[in-house]
Amino acid sequence: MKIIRPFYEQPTVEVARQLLGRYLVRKHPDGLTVGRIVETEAYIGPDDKACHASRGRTARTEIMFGTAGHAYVYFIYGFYYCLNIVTEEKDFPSAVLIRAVEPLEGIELMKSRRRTEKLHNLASGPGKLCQAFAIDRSLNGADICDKTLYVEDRGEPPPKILAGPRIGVDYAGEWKNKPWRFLIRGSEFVSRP
DNA sequence: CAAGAGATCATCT
DNA sequence: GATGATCTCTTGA
Repeated sequence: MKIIRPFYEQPTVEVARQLLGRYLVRKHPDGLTVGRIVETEAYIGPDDKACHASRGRTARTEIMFGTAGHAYVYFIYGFYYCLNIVTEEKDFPSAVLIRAVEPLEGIELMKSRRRTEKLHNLASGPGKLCQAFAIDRSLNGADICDKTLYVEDRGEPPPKILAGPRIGVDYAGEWKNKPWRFLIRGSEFVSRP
């Protein structure tokens, strides 16, 4: 079952936790790719110094101020894209970063896009995931409740969750310590233990 | 295995 | 002009 918009309108931490064990589906002319979400991070509001929107409302962050259930895709370090899903109410800038998935369908396609044969290296990180799923700027602002990129609930029971500080946000002062990174306990497909 | 460098560009100052 | 919600490769133990 495809997840519908009210799910994404919940508090960001709730969305980040509940996305674990759900399935990211990407339809593309080259084929279908599906992965089980095993790692997420929450970026919450104008005060969160790790959140891009804490610098204010700009052309880049505008999407995070919009309606929940849309994709926020940005380009980073000159090489990679990162996929977020906008959460909470309009005008409150917040999103969940999808950090890693366990490859499930379209594995050969992922291998060719990633230029590696190793299952554990296909989507174990936000940049890798976007490469494996062919996610780029053209999907910025896309509706996650539509049909080219969405999340499915396949009836899996809630997984055991670990929480910890977010990755790569050392510049964020006291906000860097917030335990807003979530992963499925014991998963071999996370970006790091 | 850990640590470090380099790659490369959109965005904001 | 600086920097970043990253990744890969190389070096050295």
